[in-house]
Amino acid sequence: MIDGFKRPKLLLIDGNSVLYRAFFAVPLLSNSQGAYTNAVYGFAQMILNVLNQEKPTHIAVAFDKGKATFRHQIYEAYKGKRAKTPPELSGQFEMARMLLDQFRMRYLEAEDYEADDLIGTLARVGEEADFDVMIVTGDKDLLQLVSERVTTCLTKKGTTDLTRYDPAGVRERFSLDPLQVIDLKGLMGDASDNIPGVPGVGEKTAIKLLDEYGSVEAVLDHIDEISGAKLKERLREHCELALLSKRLATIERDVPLTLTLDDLRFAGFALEDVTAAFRTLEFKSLLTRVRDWQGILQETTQVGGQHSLFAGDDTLSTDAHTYREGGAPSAVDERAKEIEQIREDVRIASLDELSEVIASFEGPIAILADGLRRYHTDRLAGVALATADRAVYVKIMASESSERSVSEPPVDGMAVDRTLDQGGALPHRETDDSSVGAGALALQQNAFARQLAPLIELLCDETREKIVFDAKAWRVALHAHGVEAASARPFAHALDALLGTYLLRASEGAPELADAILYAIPEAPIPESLYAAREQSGEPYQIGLALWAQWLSRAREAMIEQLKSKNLWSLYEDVEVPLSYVLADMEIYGVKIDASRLKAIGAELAIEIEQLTNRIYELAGTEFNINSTKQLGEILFERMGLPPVKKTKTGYSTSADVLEKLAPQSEMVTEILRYRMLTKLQSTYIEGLLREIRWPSSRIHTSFHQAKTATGRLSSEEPNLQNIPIRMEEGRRLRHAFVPSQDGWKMVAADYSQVELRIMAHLSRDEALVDAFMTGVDVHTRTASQVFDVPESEVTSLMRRQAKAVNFGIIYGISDFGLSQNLNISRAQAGAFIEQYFAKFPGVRSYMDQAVKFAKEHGYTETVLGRRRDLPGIHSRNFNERSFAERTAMNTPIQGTAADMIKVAMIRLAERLRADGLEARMLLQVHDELIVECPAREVEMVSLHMAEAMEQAIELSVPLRVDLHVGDTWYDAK
DNA sequence: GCCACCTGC
DNA sequence: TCTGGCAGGTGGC
Repeated sequence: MIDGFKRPKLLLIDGNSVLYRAFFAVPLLSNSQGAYTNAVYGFAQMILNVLNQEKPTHIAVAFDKGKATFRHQIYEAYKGKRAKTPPELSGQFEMARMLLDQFRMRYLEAEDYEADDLIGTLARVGEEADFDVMIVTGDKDLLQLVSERVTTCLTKKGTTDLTRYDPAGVRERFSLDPLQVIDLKGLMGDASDNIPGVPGVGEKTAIKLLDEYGSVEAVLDHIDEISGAKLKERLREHCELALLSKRLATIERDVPLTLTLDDLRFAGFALEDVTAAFRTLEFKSLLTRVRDWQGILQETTQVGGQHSLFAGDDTLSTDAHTYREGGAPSAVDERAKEIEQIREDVRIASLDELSEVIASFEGPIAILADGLRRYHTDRLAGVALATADRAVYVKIMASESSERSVSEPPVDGMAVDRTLDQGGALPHRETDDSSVGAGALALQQNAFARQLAPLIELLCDETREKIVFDAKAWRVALHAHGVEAASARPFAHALDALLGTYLLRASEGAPELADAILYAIPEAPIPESLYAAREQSGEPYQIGLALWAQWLSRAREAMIEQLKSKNLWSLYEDVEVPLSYVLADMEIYGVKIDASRLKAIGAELAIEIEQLTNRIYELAGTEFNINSTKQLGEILFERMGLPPVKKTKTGYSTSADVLEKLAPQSEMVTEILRYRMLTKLQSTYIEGLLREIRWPSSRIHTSFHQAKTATGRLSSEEPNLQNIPIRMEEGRRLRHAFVPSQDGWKMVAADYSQVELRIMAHLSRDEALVDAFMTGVDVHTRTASQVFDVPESEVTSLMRRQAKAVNFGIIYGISDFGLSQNLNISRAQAGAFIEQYFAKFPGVRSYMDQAVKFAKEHGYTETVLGRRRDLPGIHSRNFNERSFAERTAMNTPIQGTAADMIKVAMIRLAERLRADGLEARMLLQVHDELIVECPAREVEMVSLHMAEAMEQAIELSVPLRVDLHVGDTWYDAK
């Protein structure tokens, strides 16, 4: 890769051909249900191999439609002699499609065309868009498509061995140019397809003729020159047949398509989807193989938590089922009845009607997605659309959608793939329903992108007032469905009720849809009918969702008013909404993981864990479950008689701080501490992260929650990439597995230095603290010097460590008890430290007092950017509750302002990276740190941007400092 | 589904 | 009175 640009690779699989080959190559297997699976097995094997070796970025699998094609119109006997599909095979086509669904690969077939023609067309389109194209088939005909950019791989014997043909390969094997393969067939025919050819002309004669003249037409033009009277005669007599045969053998490369290359984007599959499919098919060896790839060390056992494509419905129906089993409480029946009554008010429409449904609405419209609980992978099941007076649910997963061809004109708001901008647009033709079959393409899977076009257009239409709930989920999910919005900021003009409600009530955690509605319209009848609908599956749920959308549409004005009246509008519009775009991009892009590195560390850990386990059993004199705190407590405090330092509600505490106190007395306790550390790494980080890697991209895509924490921070889940170990070297090593996604790229990490203390200095205006930051001394050393009343040069490392704990304690609203626990010193000693601190930093004490006073007066606390957190407990008569609220009043402005600051920095950084046309991509945010990957040549520029965006994010009365680190892995960026 | 525990900032 | 803020994931029960 000279220029660092990786050309996208389009993989085209000839589904019918490969399944046929596999059927005859693999012994006839059947699963325990008696269904034959051998062809699907071979097919799956081939897919795994090709993914592994080729790493395609785009994939399509083409199938024959099994009916008459245009070839039958020109030659009735076409494929006339072909044997019927064996019954043992025919059932496997559907299985193969199901498997492709799980792989999240697009497959397609067309009314009037064979799989060959679809492949021919897509290969041309791919080639024109400067893709590398690879075709997998068992059919030599497809060799005619081979070119500089297109290779054709023929299955050998089995299905796993592929012979790859480039132009030179074709010439070597057949002494022909790829395109002459057609002429070859024109002359010699093809018995299997019942293509006649010229009687008496076989491969050798045909090749000789083509060698000399080049094509069928040229041969016929020069019949007179041909030696051999018999051959001459035959060619004369059958020249029509030769031309017809050539035509039959010619792959059509202009099939009208309604999809774009972008629709074929392959982003990898979810391990659990594919393993579930393999489990159903009982492909045990493939199960092991696909797990090995991902480095899964142990079998995933969470069957109950298994993820379904229809996650929403699935969960709901399971619940409903449990209800019925549990004796069907009559409340549920009554709610069902209630739903029945409101059913008339809601229309359920099919996807075909989407455009017309959208057109029928006027005024502010609410748009709700159904089925996006895990939006990286879930399929959009439907969408609810509503205005104040009307509600419609449009089904998207309806099975009938695949039966009909759909063709929509291109939509302005819809994006065209980057590659298509370069001239690779797919042929496009409007087709009305009466002419279905006249060449329109029926997309089996990614009808979505095209069919959703009216919805995307609506979402991107700046002239339409809208309200949605979690626009980021929409963006990530639409991307996964192969839809990109062309507008840089689609949804920007749509009110995002998730973010709006969060700003209004951050203290209560992530708002649900009902919270958003109820906060704006307290009298909305959510508790009865709408919650009831949610407990049902299928249609009742759809009706419920549509009614929620209706209420949400009515909530729009009120929510905007409330945001404005609380001065939250700017935070909403200038921070949270722009940030949601940045986060969506980060989530979609993901971070590359070196799975083998992770596995290698896991293997080392496994060995030591095994040794530790045995040693612990030996020291305990018995085997027990070390992971069970109950059993461990009994061993330590009863059997071995160690002093129980602390108790929990349920028994002895065995937490690390307790064990650390006991360690000097007992070798076993030391071993247990190490065991705990290593098993934590193994289960949470090695196994947990491996489970989350997507194949074959080898990336992890986390979800950042933007509307969850009480302070305004982000959180990260599935997996959490904000708590990857760093303190202990054993855990820190894991960061070696976080690598740049391209060769020659670097990881750049930038973290704020002492950001919370700087914010405290700003808020308190404490002279000594401000001075410490203005002069750039080490703040913990300065604190130690003050608290312990010694010159800075005489501060010992112990004093600095203790001062650091005091600093953190102050931020969190410390007590002498807490500090004493933390530093393992007496309470009196801790109390003296705190007193001394406040004596030396009096501004800090007065800030703390003022923060509590503000909270008591207003009932909430706020950050520099006006982010609010309600503190109802501030007036509580319960000491604990009140104290907690007071500590929160002191801490939240600090932690929350730090959150505001890095959010602004992220938005600015994203803008600058884009404005400068840099390839650098933001990968992660870890509260006070940003991690970016970029080509080595961009490191300097990116570092400057990061430092500047972060340091200038919010102007404080003390300077902000950012530390920058560059490395080949996250570990090295330290 | 809660608890205890451990990881991060 | 009973003890420092904010998170997410795992395993046991």
